[in-house]
Amino acid sequence: MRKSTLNAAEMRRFNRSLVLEHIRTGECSRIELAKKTGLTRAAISLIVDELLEEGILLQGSAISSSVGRRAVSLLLNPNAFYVVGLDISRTHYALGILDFCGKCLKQVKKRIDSRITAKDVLDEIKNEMLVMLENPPQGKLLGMGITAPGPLDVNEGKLLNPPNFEKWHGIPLVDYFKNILDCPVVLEKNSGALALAEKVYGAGRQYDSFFGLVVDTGIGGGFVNQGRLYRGSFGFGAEIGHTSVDCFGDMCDCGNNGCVELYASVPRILEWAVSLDSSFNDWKVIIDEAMAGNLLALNVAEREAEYLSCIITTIVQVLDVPAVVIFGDLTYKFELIQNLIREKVNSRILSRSLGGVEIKASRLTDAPAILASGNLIIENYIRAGDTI
Amino acid sequence: MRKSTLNAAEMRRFNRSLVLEHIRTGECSRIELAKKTGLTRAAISLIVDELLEEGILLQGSAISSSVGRRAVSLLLNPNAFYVVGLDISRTHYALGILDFCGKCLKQVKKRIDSRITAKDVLDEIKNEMLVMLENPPQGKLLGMGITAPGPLDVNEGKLLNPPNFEKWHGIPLVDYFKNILDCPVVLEKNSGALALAEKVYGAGRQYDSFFGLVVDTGIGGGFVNQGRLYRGSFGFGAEIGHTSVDCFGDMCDCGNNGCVELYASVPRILEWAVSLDSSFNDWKVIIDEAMAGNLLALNVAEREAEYLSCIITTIVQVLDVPAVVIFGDLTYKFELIQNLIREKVNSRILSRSLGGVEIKASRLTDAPAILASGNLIIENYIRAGDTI
DNA sequence: TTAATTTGTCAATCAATTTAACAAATGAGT
DNA sequence: ACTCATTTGTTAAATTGATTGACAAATTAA
Repeated sequence: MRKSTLNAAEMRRFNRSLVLEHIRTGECSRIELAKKTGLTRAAISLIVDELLEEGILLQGSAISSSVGRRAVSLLLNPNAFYVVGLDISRTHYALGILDFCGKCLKQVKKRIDSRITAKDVLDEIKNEMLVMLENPPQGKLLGMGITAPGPLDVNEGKLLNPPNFEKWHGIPLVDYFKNILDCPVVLEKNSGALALAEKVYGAGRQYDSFFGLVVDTGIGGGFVNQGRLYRGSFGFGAEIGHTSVDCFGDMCDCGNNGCVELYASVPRILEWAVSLDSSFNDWKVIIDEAMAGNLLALNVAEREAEYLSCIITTIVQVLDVPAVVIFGDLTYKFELIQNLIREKVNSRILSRSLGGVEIKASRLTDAPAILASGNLIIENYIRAGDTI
Repeated sequence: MRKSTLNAAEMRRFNRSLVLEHIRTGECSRIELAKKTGLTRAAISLIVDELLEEGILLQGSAISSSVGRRAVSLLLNPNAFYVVGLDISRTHYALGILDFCGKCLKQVKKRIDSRITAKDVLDEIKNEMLVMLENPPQGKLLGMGITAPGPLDVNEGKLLNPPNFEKWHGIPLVDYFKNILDCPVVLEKNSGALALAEKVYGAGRQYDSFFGLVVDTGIGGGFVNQGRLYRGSFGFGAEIGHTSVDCFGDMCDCGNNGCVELYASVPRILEWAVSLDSSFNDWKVIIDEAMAGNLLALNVAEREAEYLSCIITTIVQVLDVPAVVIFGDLTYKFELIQNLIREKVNSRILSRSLGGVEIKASRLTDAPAILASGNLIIENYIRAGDTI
């Protein structure tokens, strides 16, 4: 059952949010907004005036069309707000500040000393953050987004029990930073947040829905469904790394058999590759060799592509997405593995009509982890009307 | 990007739809509606008056609470509308009429002669239908819902290329009946429509989201997400039968390797069962034997449960649903296989916190296929405000 | 019988969009 | 240079639907 009913105020919030969303995907004029949203020019004018008044939008240059008065383009004011983004991984943390347009203004990435406690790491992050905020950028602090490996308790703002991450179990991440900053703080799975950032700033822009597949030490997923991050009933959705590619396969720590993570995560595929050729201890080496014509290396790439095509097929059959975007080490000289995966996937979904599935590499370059975490807050702001 | 913006008319449509939805899930009074929806009593009164005026609602008996004026319960008027439902399977068709509350008023189920053309079958169905409609029930004909095995082109209202269904390929089902009835006609995958009916009338009522798993000659799926049927980008979603339980397994007609349908569909598991004991040619026999202590039969049930638990785990990891509802032959004396599946699934998702997954049997008894197809139209009507 | 309580209705008000007229800006044709 | 059609944007009045707050109706308890 839908949560919220509608009244005039909700209606306004919703339409305002719609306007912001359209402008975020690209400068556009009032008239274009009216056409895209279906609102009248008058209504658009009222909403835009309000947003200009609040300093959230800027008027850009006049766009000349054929004849008639020139349309005035509207764009987000990057200095309207700023956000803090923090990504915590097993080995590092990345901390930074984004402006309202997602531009990274400041950033640090530091190794996490494996011997110190989570509390000490948090205190270190806190100090870094306070230094950054001594000379804050223009605008108001909108909030802080935190990303970490799943599974995590999004509502409580804590990590649950990700493997090899024991020291963080149960640490109240969100509360810790809420107490310091006194602003909204949200926690999200890193792979989900990455996919959402890709939707706004990267290769996902052209798709309404797509699946983001993060392949590195583990295999994670993020499902963008109709422009929004799919979270599932308990915030555990898109956990593709622990789906099986072999019903009776090896036992995984997670309880399942034959998890794809056991075969296709970077460490696991390298483990197998090294057994073929001891120089294959880096994915880049394998790709470079394969491109140079080394058949053994190509063999490794094919095997990796086979596993990934298997789960991508599952994703496509269940979610029916038009595209999958791949993140992580595999995007190195992507064409080779891309073609292998695309061929295998499209062969596996042969009987599905209406064309194949696009396989793309992430196009987030500048500090993707910080962008992904900070963007969570920008997203929440822009979609404030999005409670339906 | 969301399609529709909001104005006063949309707002009303939406709130009206919300009211209908609440009443459909159970009689309730104006005051309860106000509490549940968040609208004011005044707004509820206006909407309810309109619905009473249109004959869509009925006033029921007064509900006595402790003190004060008694609340008047409101319920859907079953005679406000009726719908036609048609399900086409490989061997049979089922045709019927439902009232607005989903009660089946008339029904026929007939074998499809494998030697006649699709056009002839349609003409036969048409004649059956016209006979039924000679003495139509009270109310207005709201539309016709058709269900068939996927994949199908929902927009064009045609079947695409389901295996063993060649004579139906490309037949313009929806247009055929639209021309006869002059009312809305929709086409949907049978497994999806079943899941949606289960949400409204069956075991899915208590869940906001769940997955329906149809196990018979094939394996189909339907994903109810936040009360709505998930369709995916091209209407192919929830196609769980052609996801792999073995990345390098047997080749399936669909193009994939190791599809679960190759191992766990009823014919396939029986094929294997018969090789163990020639009397195991019926799932009921296997279950009866297993319950009587036959270890070989239990072995068969365990193997079936193993395959299903593997794909249910995939479903849970990707979609994060709290429950899976199973349809089809497997629901015979369900407790045995239910317990096996539940144990195996919950063992496979061990590391996921926040409790296990419910495994339920469908509770649709009276003409589920007709209910599922006809309900599509009722659903569309009730959710008419649901364009957001 | 009265008071308290709950449910439901009504009229006035409010908030947001639409409608429709108008103003501003611009290029094309004369 | 001037006019005119065209496009973009603004404004005031009208419209629609929800809210507010008072009131009426119905019921139980005292």
